[in-house]
Amino acid sequence: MNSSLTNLDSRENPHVYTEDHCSPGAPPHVSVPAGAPYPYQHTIQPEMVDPLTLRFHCPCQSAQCQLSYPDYLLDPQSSQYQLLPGPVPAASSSHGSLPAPWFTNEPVLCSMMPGDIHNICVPQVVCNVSGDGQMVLVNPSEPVYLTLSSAPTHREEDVSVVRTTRQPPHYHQAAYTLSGQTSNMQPQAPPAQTAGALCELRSRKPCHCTRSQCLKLYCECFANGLMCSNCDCSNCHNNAEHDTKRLKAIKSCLGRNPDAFRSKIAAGPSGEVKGWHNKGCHCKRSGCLKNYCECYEANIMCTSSCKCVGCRNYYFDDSEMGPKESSVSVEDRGLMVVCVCVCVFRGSLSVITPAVVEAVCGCMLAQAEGAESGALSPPQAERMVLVEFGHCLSQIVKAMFKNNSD
DNA sequence: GAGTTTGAAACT
DNA sequence: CAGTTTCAAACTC
Repeated sequence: MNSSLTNLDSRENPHVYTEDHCSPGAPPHVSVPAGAPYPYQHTIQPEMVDPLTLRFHCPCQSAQCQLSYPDYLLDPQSSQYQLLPGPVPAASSSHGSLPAPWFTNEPVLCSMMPGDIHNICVPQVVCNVSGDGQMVLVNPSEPVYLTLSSAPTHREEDVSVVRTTRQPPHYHQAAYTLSGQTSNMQPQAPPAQTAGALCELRSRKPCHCTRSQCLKLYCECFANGLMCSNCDCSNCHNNAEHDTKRLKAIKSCLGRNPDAFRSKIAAGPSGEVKGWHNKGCHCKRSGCLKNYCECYEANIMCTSSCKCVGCRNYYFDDSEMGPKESSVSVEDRGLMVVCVCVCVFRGSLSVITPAVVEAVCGCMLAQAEGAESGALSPPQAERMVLVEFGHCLSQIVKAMFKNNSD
């Protein structure tokens, strides 16, 4: 597989901005270690970046630099995973279900070594802060400092992780895509101390599968896009010795659900892991207050996407933070609005009454508080509130029609 | 550590 | 798409 880190030289890749102005004589607010060799690296924090333009203000106080991604992005259109030069699409992606990683914080497969199957990487943003190949890769949630050699073609050995941080494993899943050729669905496993090793740090909780051969999504290793390693599983086929079968299983999962290996948790602000569950949970008996619940386990609130019964995993009034002793589910809150609406309507009053407004506002406020306590970014908080508002409105409209038909 | 409960995934 | 079965993690004792 043609998948080495290539084309990182700005002369070859015009999308990687070269900042020759990042000189040792940096402005005072830029922290440069004493004696640091030129060129030095600096970190572009997520909040410095305009998500719409993908531009950021360089700490050097000079002209803005264009953000670029490292070259190991997936091309779902391609018959194989391959490295893509150039910038990543902005807020929306034209690549089918593959969103712009910057906005989703979802991991993107990094393709570095052929023939290895099991590593994933989080998307990163690259800013070439020097003219000769020194780069800083920035992930919205966790800056990762990589040093790339300046050779026109970078082998994976050229990438060394200087420092990184770690997130809980639940939020890291592979981004396999169904690419037409099963044999090419190959996440990569660079050796230790590479960007791949960074990925290897994630999700290493051993599984205990006995019947699935670790080739179904029941297996957390498999679901996270990892091969089993030091697990307590039996009859495991989620390993290099069973490549063919494993790839077939991956393809099968993707056939059932193209997003099977994508994170189910939408990211919070600046790549934080808190957010909301994309599909929502379906809990019936746990009240969404045990780790059986995927939302609770991910430390996020249930939302209107959930179809849980007796949910207690939400914030309901401003006097309490945390799950409240109540049997009212998230879904039921919408119904409460309907009840108020219908009652008011049948009372020959206007549909939009103070009571209805109050109920709707209460629902929206609950979402806003949840977003706030979940430290979501303003756009995400806004989205949550708007979704709730839309839900309330639809319920009101339904109630109006129902009332009219009665 | 064995048995039970739970809910997602897989299957029909 | 809904209902059922399978599965492995979470939980209880």
